[in-house]
Amino acid sequence: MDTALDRAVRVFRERGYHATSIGDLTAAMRLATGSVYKAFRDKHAVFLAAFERYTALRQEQTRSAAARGANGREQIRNVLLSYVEHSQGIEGRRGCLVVGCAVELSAHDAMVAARVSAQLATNENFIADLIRDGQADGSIPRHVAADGTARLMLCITQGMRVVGKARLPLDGERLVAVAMKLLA
Amino acid sequence: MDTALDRAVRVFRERGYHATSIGDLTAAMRLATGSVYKAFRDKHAVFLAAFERYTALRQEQTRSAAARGANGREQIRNVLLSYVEHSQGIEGRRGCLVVGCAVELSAHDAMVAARVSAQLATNENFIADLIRDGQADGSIPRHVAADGTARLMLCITQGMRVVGKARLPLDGERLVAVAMKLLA
DNA sequence: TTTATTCGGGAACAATCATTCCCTATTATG
DNA sequence: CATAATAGGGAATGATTGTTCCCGAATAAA
Repeated sequence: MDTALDRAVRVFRERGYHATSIGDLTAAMRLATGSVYKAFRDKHAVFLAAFERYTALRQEQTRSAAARGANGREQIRNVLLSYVEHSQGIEGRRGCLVVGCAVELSAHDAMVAARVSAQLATNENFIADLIRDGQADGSIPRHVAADGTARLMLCITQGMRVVGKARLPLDGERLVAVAMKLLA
Repeated sequence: MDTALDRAVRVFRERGYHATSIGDLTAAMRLATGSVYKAFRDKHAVFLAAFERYTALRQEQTRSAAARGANGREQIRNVLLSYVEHSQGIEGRRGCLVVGCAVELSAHDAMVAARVSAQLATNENFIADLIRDGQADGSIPRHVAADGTARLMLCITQGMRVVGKARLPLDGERLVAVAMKLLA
């Protein structure tokens, strides 16, 4: 079932919610219509499950990227680089479910909207904590405003996903080098 | 007809392409089904016209915001502030058609994809030019990398629209103050 | 072995969609 | 004045949508 859900995630990322029909879903998940409706109440429930699976996976990827850094500054650098990676190429063209939800569903679907803003808040807090960690370990100056900088970095990461989905090359090293000036 | 198109823009911004039915469109544009199909070949053509109208309007708004600045640095500051304004509140919740297209259509609609990336490139070039202007007038240091910084600022602006659509408050002054460190 | 029970599959259904067709005013043309 | 042409309106249409219902096979229980 989890592997079927992974395939659902992929379809929703590529096509969005409304453009994905039950037919697309059953084809991708390799299940018959009846089987899908036996496992989930309706299309919306499939989507919610896919969304949760996607955010869990992404969160783990981001955190493990951060963990590869020796101090706060390097950890943030790794997080940004990881976002660039995931926003480019095939993975980037597939897109981000969080961004997709924010844009396509957030306005008319309260349940999804709540999860999206919760996820964004989590991401922002994670970055803010890394900044404070960096200030504690001396790799980031004290005068950097953790909250404001974290919010701007949230915009940067979400923006990368939009730009990447539009197929513009991101040039990771250069982009991240510029962004790191925010920690000076 | 232009006022009808303005109303179409609004619906597409709020609901996206696929979630907007011809019924929604005719109701918003205050035209009957037949009239819409007499003016446009199909739904896709309505959308393309709406998209073009939207980008023209936004471009003008952004450029006039820039024009209110006395030098390159202030012009960029005004552009960023203008983006924050438009990404917040009612206008922010309505969303950006360019971001919406990039996320919802870009993958499966070559015509839209081309226009989206052209528009993003235009925005990026505009910022890059402002940076170079600032370097010429002395308000921005020479060592700032115009292209890399412009691309990052493109990510920032598009990211603001995503975050704003998700209803997170942006706190413009603070956010822009942090972003201006990129021009130090 | 026989009988329940579960599980996946797919036809059938009503609703909604984008689109076409035709009708009726209104304006322009002769 | 008569008539051609245009523009707008809305019912009809066929395709597609999400959802439900029921069937058959496989497994568990008796």
